Amino acid sequence: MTEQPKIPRATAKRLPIYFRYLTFLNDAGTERISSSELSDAIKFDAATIRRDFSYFGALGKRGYGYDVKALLDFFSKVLDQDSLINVALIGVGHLGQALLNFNFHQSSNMRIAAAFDVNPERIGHVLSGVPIYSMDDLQEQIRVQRINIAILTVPQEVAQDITDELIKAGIKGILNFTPVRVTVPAGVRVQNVDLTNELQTLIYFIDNYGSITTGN
Amino acid sequence: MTEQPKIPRATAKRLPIYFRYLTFLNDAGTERISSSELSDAIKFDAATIRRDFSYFGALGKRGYGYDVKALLDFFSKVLDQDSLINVALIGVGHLGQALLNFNFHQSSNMRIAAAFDVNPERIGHVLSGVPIYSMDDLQEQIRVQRINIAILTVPQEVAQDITDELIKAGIKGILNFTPVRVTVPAGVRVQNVDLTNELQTLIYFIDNYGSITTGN
DNA sequence: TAGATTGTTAATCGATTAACAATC
DNA sequence: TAGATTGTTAATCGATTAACAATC
Repeated sequence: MTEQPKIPRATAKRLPIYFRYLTFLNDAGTERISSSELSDAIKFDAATIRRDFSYFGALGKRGYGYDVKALLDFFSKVLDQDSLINVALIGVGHLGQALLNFNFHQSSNMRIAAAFDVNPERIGHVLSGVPIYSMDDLQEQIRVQRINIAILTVPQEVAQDITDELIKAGIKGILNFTPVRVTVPAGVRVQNVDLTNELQTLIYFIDNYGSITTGN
Repeated sequence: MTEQPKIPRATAKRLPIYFRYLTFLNDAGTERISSSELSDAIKFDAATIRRDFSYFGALGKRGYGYDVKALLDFFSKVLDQDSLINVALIGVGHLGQALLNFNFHQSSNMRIAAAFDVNPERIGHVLSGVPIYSMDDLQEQIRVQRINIAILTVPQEVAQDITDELIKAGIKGILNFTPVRVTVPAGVRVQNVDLTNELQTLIYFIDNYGSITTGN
């Protein structure tokens, strides 16, 4: 629902990182920054950074660099930081509870507005300021609260079934912490966060490559 | 420390996913599988899967597919599943505790063998079977237990300092849950898991692209 | 042999980066 | 003007995928 025609995926993935570091710089009172200084801090090639920015137009000044405040304001708009995005958490186990506590809202425009679980002992309580509903209320709450993003931290056995329910409720994006590669219709986006996988890949790289800094 | 000359990074990242699904198939008693069936389950293109496998040699039979057990055994060796890998957890906050509870060991050859924290109330206790040490014991424990992978779940303010300590202790791989892009010397690999970032990217894609399944 | 599916070639696509003219 | 750094061109690199001959 924002501007610009087509930003490459790789660039889009870096936007939140630019945004966060610019916020940090601005808070610290830094007024200007060059692509090479940015490169040192966030570890992307300076040319990649300039190329990324240039997809949005000419944001810098030659011979000077970028104005931190102006750039921050710009990316703030690109990432729609003015509106608050409500997110649902599905499954309040250990990981779910840690995420409830995570406070996304402090460093972004997102917050977990509702959590769902099947355990009667949890339902009805409020954890880290978030009400925990029964899975039976999923459809209704998601519609009422106009949520279209869900974080999935349920046992893998029920991952696909619950995903189907989420789709039915109108969810458009799922941050999937289960190891199951869930099936979703076109128009729904799944982002997998597979912790076992990350660790295993890390180990494989260390054992088989010289390995340098990288990652995400 | 294993075989094969140079597997592309993209392929290496998929290996744990192949391994896990083959384990699942084998447990279910499935004896053979084709690349297109695999493709349906784990959502990688069938040609990509065949290409990935072929880096390791001719593992399949034309006109038949792949023998599940043989393939599983093979990848088990590639991923060195026979040896147990000890991992350290640095920072036993909410997220750290959730990871302690995560039980990587159940679905892989990894386990958290030691946790570290600065909070005196936590030090000396055992959580989910893992002893919690003082940060003062970091160097010693990591050496004694021959750990070379660390999971970093500390406040971002101390992320770089603690990373430096980890390097000094001989850590070669860091799974970094902090938003800080830590600096490490060549030969050390960092894998960033940035939850705020993942969510923000997901939202950006949903708002700006039609969005299809993807992720990781 | 007929049918199926691999392994691989070749084309395509997307992302990164060196290099430098443009210009503040 | 002299110095610095952008924005962009062009080359390179890496990953994906269609297509099909090889072969079980």
